[in-house]
Amino acid sequence: MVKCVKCSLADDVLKAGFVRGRQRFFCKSCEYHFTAERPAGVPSRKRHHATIADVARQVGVAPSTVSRALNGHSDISPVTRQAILDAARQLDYQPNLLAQSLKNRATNTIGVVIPDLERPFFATAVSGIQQVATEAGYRVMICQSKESYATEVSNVQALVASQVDGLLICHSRETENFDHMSSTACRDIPIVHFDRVYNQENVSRVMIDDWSGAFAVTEHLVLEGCRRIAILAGPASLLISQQRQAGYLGALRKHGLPVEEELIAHIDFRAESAVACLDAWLALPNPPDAIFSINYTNAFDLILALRSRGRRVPEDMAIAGFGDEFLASLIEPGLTTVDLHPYRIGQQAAHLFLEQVKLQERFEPRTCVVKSELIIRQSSLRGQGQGFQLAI
Amino acid sequence: MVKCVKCSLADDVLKAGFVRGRQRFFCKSCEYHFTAERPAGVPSRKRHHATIADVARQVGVAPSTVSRALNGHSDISPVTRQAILDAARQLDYQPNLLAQSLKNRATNTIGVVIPDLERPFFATAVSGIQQVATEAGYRVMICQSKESYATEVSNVQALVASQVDGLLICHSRETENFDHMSSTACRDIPIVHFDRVYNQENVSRVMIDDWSGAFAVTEHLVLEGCRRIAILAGPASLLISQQRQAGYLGALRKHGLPVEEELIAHIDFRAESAVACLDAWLALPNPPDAIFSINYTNAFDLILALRSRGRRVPEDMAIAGFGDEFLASLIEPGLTTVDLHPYRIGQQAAHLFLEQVKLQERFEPRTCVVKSELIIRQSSLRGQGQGFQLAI
DNA sequence: GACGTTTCCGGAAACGTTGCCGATAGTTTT
DNA sequence: AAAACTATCGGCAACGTTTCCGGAAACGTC
Repeated sequence: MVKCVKCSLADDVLKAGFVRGRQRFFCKSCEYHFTAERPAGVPSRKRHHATIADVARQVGVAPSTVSRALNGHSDISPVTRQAILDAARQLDYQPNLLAQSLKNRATNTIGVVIPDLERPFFATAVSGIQQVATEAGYRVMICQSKESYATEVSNVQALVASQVDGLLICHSRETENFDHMSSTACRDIPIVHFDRVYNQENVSRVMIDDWSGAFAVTEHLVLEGCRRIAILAGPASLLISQQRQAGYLGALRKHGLPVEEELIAHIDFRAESAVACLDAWLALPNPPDAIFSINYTNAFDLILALRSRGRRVPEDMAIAGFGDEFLASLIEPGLTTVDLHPYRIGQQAAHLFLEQVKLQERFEPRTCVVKSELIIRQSSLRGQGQGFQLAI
Repeated sequence: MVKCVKCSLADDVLKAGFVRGRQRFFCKSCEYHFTAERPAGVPSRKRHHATIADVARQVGVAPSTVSRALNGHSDISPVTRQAILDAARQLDYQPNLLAQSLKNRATNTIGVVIPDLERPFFATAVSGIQQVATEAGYRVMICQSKESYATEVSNVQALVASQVDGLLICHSRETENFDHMSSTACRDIPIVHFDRVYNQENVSRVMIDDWSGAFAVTEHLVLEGCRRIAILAGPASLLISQQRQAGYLGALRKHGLPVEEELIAHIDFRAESAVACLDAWLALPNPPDAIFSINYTNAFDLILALRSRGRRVPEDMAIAGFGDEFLASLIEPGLTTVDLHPYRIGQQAAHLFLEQVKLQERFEPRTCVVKSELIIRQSSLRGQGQGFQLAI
C-alpha cells in the first residue's frame, strides 16, 4: 500500500491519474498530491566543475566575496583575497564565460560573416580581424555564407541569437535585400560592412578603392607603351565591375587614348569565358596589346591560354590582374596586379567596431577606404614606355 | 534634515559613515541603516529585447508555458500554443542562446584551433569542419595559434572557458608539451586532433597518410623512367619529414633503386635553401633526374629556379610536390602533387566529434587516416617509363 | 457521487555570475 | 562615551531559460 509522503499514513491515499507515465496519488487527510517514485532515474550527472560557490564553500565565505576577490574589486581584505585565490587555484576554478556573459549582457565576441573562407582574400581579412579583436580581448565567431543569401541570413540570425557584441559582414553575391541587417533584426549591435558593401547611408563600411586600383593598373600599362588596352570585366551589374571599369576609362581619358567598345568585355569569371574572349580579341584585325583582367584568376587563365597559343607575355601581350598578391608572385611570369591589402581591410573593420563600442551613441558611422597598391611584375613589363613615373 | 526611509521621522537619524562615496544613515528608533539617494543614476538602460517573460505577460500565461510552447513540448493546448507563437512573432522574440546554453549545459559550439587560417590547407579543413558542424546544428569558433605554443594554450583555455562542447585542434609547430590538452584542463570535453597529431594513445585523431602519398609520388617518378630521384625534405625532426621520407625510401626499395645519401636533403622550407640545394645537386657529377619536394612551395621554387637556369621541366628534371591542389593546377607546367584532401580531413574530424557526442562514454577514441591522392601533371611526365599502371 | 483519468497550466528552483546594499566589528573623532 | 567613520563581508536579486512537479478543472466510469 502506498503511504502519503507527508503524513505517512496509507489509509486515505487515493490514486489520482497519470502524469507523464507515472502514477499520481492524493492524500485525503492532508489534501496533498504526490507522484510515485521516479523509476531509478539514471543520474549520469556530468562531472561538476568548480564554481564560485565551491570556492566560497572551501574558504568559508560568500560567493559574492569570491567574485570580488577574483575580479580585483575593493571591499576585501588582503588575507581573504589571498585565501580565495589559493583555493581557486587549488580547485582549478575557471570562470564560466557563459554565466558571465549572461550577467554582464556582453559576450566579448564578435561575429564575422564572409562568403567563403577558402578564398585567400577572405581568409586574410579574417586574420586581420582576429588580430585586432584578440588584442582587444574579443573572441571571433566566423560564418560562411558560401555566396548564398539564405545562408547569410541564417548566419546573421545565429550570431545575433548568440548575443555577439558586434557584426562584421561581407555580403554574398546574391544579397540584394538587407532586411536581415536592420537595427531591429540585429538588436542594435554595432555592424561594420566590408569589401562588398551595404550601399546605404548611416552604416560603417570598409571599402576597397576599386577605381584608383584600376586607374593605376591601366595607367601603368599606358606608360609601358601599350596603346590598345582591353579590359576583361565581370558582369556589368556588379559594383566592382562598374568601378574598376570606370578607373580604366579614367586612365584612358587622362592619357588621351580612345575608348574602343570592342576592347571592353563582360564575362562571368569562368575560365572558358575568359579564353573565348581572348580568342575573339586575338582574331581582331587590330588586336589589343594589353589586357587588364579585373579578376586575378582570369588573368592566370589568360596567361596560360596565351602561352598555349604561342604568344609571349608580356612581349606579345601585356597582362595585368587585380588582387591576390600571393598567387601573383608565384606564377611565371609574375603577374602585375593590385594588392588590395585584405589584412588591413580586416583590421580596419575591427577597429571601426571597437571605436563604435568605445564611443557608444556618440559614434558616427563612417566609411573607410583602404588604399590598394600596384605591384608591378614581369607580365606587364614591355619597357617601351617612359618607365615607372606614375602615382597611384 | 534627513528622514528615515522607514518611519519617515528625522529625529533619531544619525550619520553612519560612508560607503563607496555615499553618506549612510542610521535610524535609532527603527534600528535601520540606509544610504543617501544615488546621485541621479544615469539609467542608460540598454534597449530591452523581448524575453520569454514578455511573451508570457502579453499572452497572460506563465513563462514556463511559453517555454513549453516554443520548444514543442506536450502539456499545452493548441489554442494557447498558437497564441504564444503569435505573440512571440509579434514581439520579435528571439531566444537568448546564452541563457539556453547556461541552463542546458551545452553551447552547441565547437572550438577549432589551427596554426594559420591564411594557409589554404587549413582554410579548407576549417571549411570542411564547418560544413559538417553546421549540418549537425553546431556553431564553430575558430582560433589561430600562428604557430605559437603560448597562443595555442591561451586559445584552448579561452575556448574551454567559453564552454565549447568540443575541441578540434591542429597543434602549432612549437607544441611539444600537451598538458593544456589534459582531460582536467579541457573539462572532459571531446577532443579531436587533426593533421599534426598528439602522439599518444586514447585520443581521437585524423591524419594524413604521409607514407602512402610519398610512396605514390616516388613510385610514379620511377615508373616515368627516373632513376636518380632526389628528395627535398624538411627538418629531420619533423614527423612529416620522417614519414614522407620513409615513403620515398619504401618506393625506391620496392623498385630496386639504390638509396643515395647525396640525394637526400633536409632544409628549413625557405626558398633560398631550396634553391641552394638545387644548385648543389645540379653541380654533382651525376645529378638527379627528378626531385620530390615534400613541401609544395619549395616545388614551385624549384620550378622557377630551374627555368631561370635554362633547364626544362620535366625533360631535364622531373618535379613533384606534396599538397595544395589549387596552386599546383595553376602553375605552368602543372605540378604533379599529392592532394591531401584537407576538406575531407576537416569533415572527418567533425564527424569524429559528433560520434563521440552521440556515443558518450561508449565511444572509443580512434585514429582515422584520410587517403591522399596522387595528381599527375606536366611537371613529372617524362613518358619514358611504363605509363601509369600504379596503385596508390 | 466516489473514484479514477486526462489535460493543461503555474510556481519554483535551478544554471553560474555579478552588483547593489544592508550589516557588522573595529577605529577614530568630538 | 556618543557620534562618525572605515574596512569587510553576506544576502539577495537579478540575467533568461528550462524542467521538475504540484494543482485543478473537466471528463469518464463503476
